[in-house]
Amino acid sequence: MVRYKKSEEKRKQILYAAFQAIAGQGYDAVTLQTIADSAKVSKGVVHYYFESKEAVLVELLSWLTGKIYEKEAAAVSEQSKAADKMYAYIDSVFVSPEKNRDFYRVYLDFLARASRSAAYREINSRFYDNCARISAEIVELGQHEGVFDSRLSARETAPVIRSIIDGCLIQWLMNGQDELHAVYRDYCRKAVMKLLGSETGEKS
Amino acid sequence: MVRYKKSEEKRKQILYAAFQAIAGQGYDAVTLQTIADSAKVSKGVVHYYFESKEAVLVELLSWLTGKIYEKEAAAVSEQSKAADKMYAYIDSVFVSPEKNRDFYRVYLDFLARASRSAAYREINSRFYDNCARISAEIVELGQHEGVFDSRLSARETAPVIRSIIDGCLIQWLMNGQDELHAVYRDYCRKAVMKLLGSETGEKS
Amino acid sequence: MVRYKKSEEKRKQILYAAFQAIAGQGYDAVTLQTIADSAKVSKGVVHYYFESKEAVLVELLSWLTGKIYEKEAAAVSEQSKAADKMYAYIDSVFVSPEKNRDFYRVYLDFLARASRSAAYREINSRFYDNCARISAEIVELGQHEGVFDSRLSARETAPVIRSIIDGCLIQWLMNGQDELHAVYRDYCRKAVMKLLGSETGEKS
Amino acid sequence: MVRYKKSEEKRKQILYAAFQAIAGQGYDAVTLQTIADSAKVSKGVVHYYFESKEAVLVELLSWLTGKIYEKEAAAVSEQSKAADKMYAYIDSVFVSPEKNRDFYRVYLDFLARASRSAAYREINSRFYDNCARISAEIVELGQHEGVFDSRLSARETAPVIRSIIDGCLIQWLMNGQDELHAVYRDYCRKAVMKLLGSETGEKS
DNA sequence: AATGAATGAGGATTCATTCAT
DNA sequence: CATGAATGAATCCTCATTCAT
Repeated sequence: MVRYKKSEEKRKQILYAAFQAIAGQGYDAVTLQTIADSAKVSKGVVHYYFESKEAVLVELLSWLTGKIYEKEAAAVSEQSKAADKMYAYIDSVFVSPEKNRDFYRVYLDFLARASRSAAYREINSRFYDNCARISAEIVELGQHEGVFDSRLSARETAPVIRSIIDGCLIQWLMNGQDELHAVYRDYCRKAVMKLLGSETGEKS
Repeated sequence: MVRYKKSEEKRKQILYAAFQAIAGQGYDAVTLQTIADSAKVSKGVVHYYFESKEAVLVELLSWLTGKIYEKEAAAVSEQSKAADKMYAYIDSVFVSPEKNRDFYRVYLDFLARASRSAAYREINSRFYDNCARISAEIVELGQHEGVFDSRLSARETAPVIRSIIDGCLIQWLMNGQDELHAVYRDYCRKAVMKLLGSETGEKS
Repeated sequence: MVRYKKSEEKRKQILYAAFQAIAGQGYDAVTLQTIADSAKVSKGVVHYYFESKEAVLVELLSWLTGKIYEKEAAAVSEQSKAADKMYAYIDSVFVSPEKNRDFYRVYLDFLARASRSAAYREINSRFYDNCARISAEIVELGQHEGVFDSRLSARETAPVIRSIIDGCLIQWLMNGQDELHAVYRDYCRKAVMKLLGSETGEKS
Repeated sequence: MVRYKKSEEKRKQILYAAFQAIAGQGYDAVTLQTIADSAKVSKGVVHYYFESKEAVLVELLSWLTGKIYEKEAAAVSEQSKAADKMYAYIDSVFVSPEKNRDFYRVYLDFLARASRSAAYREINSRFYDNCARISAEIVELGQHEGVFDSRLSARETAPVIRSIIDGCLIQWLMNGQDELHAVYRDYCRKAVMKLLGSETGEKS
């Protein structure tokens, strides 16, 4: 009995409420009541649209990472040169202190779970793969353009790029100061470019 | 609050049990009963040595990061040349699939909490600072030795190095395959070295 | 309360669905949703035809016992001699393992309720009275025929006959083996006949 | 982890409270709160002594039927002649309106469940077997004494005797009148004796 | 010191019932 | 007439914490 199609609208509303709630209070401080309150619906409604609390969260992770990926892809496709694409990619993640704080708080909660739950890990893998594909394409383009180190393996570089992005944002989050957001983004940009061997780029 | 020094032994025993329990089942699936069972003491004892469950966890984070830092510092001090020190640093983190899995599972749980709790963030900052100091010293040494890019700011490079290390281990953890542990370690080593310009340096 | 005769058809359909659902899952595992699903109507419809869940169940008991009684009466009236009528009566209850299982499961649920609810008890009493009347008439006929013990009080014998029938079927149900259905029916037949002194009568 | 031995005393207290509660309100109207209240303990205590609500009930059935059986066995063993034993057996069941009402209310609830739950059925089977053994021994003794019909199979008669006893008490319970308790007991006694063919007994 | 019995607040989940469409 | 979305009361269960022994 896959009760679906019950107003996709309201499902989104609940997912967003769950996101807000987790961002605010943390994964396990969040109750269905909190979510329901935040979504301005009754407690029963959450269960009407979702099998269980777990189901809400699984779908939330899926939805969140899906959205992030779409934004990254869109940002990258607006540029034509490899270096510009890479900057666009990084900048599309470093959106703003507020958004990054909310997302990475929630994302860290999910990663913690994912380390033990195959379901979460699965969803996250899809996200990683998507991000890796974006990076790899940019790297290959850059190599064609002659601006990135031609000896690099695009496939092997992608995870490192993601490491730098996620690592920097986690450290920024742990630091707790909004002002440093731009600083960490800069660390990230420079590190990635250095990594890609764009000595050339820096020279200019 | 006389409760201290009662038996530093037993406190450690409980902390280790908590670590094992969290690594195994996850932060919120862990109950005081679980910890007590795992430490082979009664539930009451845990409360006898620690104010509350929260107190156990705060101390656990402190204890854990302290140990990791000590190992890193020890490993680095055994080498004399910058490049060797940096490899030693990285390798001291990439200990083994089993240990890394346990630690990063627990650590991710703490990071998730830390994003909202000043107490955890405080402890983690101390850890970050210690790690950053190690990296910075190595970078400076390498610059003196002439093997690392002299234009780099040691202070600014440190967080990126940590990003790569943590980022790679997180991705490895999400991947779920022990065999890839060495692969990710390699990505990490190469990326850090490339970043430090040792290759470029050699190239020119 | 105009709600009647709306469609006697659909009321029956719902009652039968309720019967099936209770037979299958048990009284309190049954929800209005289950009933509605089983009756291939929407949940709202059940409430449209019945005041409440309780109302469905009260009417179900009434309907069920009514049907059983009709079958008993019909079976008995097809025979003309007392002994044959009594056998027909018993056999009309011991229909088949499948039907008896379904009915007695549901009936036990009702008896449990009836022990505390006057409404259910009322309905059940009507059933008991009907059954008792059938038995009593057979007994009296048998006494006229000279095949049943003439010293027996027809009124007092009826409940004992019903005890044996219900008691045997309950024990069979608790036993869980379809194969024993015929065996218990046999116990029942013999016991009733012995009770009515037909054997003694023959003996003398 | 079979947490046991936690004061067998209190377990009994909770079981008795559960019995009282079910007798009063019915199986599914009974909540853990009701039981806890009735046992004058906190809600948590019930879960401390029993795995779950289900576990309480399973143990209750076991405990109840065990006690009933012991009483029957004790009553029978006090008599030496078959007919007296059989009367003692019947009378040990027909204790008093109050006790029979409580027991049969609860017992009917269990029977209803047992028809679907193997665990309950198992326990009830043990009870049936015990009762059957008592009856069978009495019947055989009576046959030796020459007061019971020697053609009867003791094994096959036992279930019928239990049917009459249970059947009569259920009908009495459905009737709702305390005054009829003695009347139904009498029906039961007479029917059983007639069944056992003790024409002899009646003549005297 | 240590134990583990007892407490009770809090949370996920279920479901009869209501009601707008 | 019919639907199924929405509600929220009620229930089982978990667990940190307290405390008598």
